[in-house]
Amino acid sequence: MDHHFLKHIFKTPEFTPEELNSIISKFKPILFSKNDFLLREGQTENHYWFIESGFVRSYVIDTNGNDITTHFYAQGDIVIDWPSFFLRSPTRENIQALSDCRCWQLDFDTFQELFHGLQSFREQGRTTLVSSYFALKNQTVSMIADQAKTRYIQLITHKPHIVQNVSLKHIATYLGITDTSLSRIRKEISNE
Amino acid sequence: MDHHFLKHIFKTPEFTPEELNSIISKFKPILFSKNDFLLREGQTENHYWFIESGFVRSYVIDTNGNDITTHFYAQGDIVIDWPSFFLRSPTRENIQALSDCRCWQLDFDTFQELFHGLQSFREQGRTTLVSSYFALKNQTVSMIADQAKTRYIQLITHKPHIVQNVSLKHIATYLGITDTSLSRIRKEISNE
DNA sequence: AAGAAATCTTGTCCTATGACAAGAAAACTA
DNA sequence: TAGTTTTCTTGTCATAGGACAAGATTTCTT
Repeated sequence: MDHHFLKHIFKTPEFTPEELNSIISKFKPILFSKNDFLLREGQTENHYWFIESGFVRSYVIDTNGNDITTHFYAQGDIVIDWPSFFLRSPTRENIQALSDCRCWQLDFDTFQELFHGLQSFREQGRTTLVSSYFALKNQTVSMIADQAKTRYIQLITHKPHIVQNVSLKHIATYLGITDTSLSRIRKEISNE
Repeated sequence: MDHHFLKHIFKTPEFTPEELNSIISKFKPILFSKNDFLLREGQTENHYWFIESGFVRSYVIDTNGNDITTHFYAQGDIVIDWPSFFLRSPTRENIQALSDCRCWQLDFDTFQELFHGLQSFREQGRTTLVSSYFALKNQTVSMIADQAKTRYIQLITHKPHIVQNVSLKHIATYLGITDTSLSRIRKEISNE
């Protein structure tokens, strides 16, 4: 287990070698094929995953029936619907593999064991959730304060691997615009 | 302590009477006057509060220097900047009393004690954070999917006390529009 | 490789909302 | 209570981005 992928996620010195082994042994490897659903609207999420390779997208269907991308996930990211997983409630989100993926899976009961049993695991879990909250807040403020072009440039800058691997229409809904507008923004940028 | 306000926040059966007393005794009452800052940009938040009475607003200053309301808080709400409090990092937010307020305050170290010491407190804390995340996610999706008018109607419907107690310009930035536009939306609605 | 399907670009026209400015109304303040 | 400041409304004009439709391009299928 020396070069286990999860050692990039759970690191010393926050975790002792014993804690590390105990945590990592609880995760199950799992493969998803392109277009597989990790979660579908109406289900209650009973697992979460860390991505070792591949790309994943989550989206909701809005009141007008439009598909709106809420998040992209790539290597090292945690794939989880926080509210569904922790409030044990049906989700509004769909989570789908955009490519073949190799993931590591943990179920709710095992999570609870680790969370209540290990202070270090608890602290890391809290930190991960709070970081997601922070990112979401920034996204919301950017949606209010910035123009679509600015948001797109920030996405290219901070997550180039997403822009390179995901279709234009999904990126567009993530940015809160239509595919048509994003296409025009791209053109504008390439003309600069 | 029989009619203590915090008993509306921490309730049986999730908490035993002993846990309740132990938790509640850790909170300190504190008063804020209108316009007082609970937190200012650049500071690291070392407390959080539950509001017994009054109204509070949080806002950020965006890249163009505009004041953007990120949240309104009223009776029973928890006032906290999650990332600053848990990541122990300087905040981007300003949190200011919109009226005189009576609050109950807990500091970070005491929080940690309770969090790691009491499973029930831990579960409730996690639930509160996840619920905030959920609300923020809905707000973000609404910002993409819905027109400003729809967002305003939802705010009136779900939080009438906010609309009745907060100035138009703050509500406008919260909805992601200008005060001018919100004034027109109001007129439109009253003409229906 | 040929056809079908999905994706991306481009054109035309339209609408929600912004920018700015000037009053009106309400809320402070001395 | 008069004066000042802040808040809210309304008008005019401008613009980012949407709606719809037609091609062009790329990607899947068989």
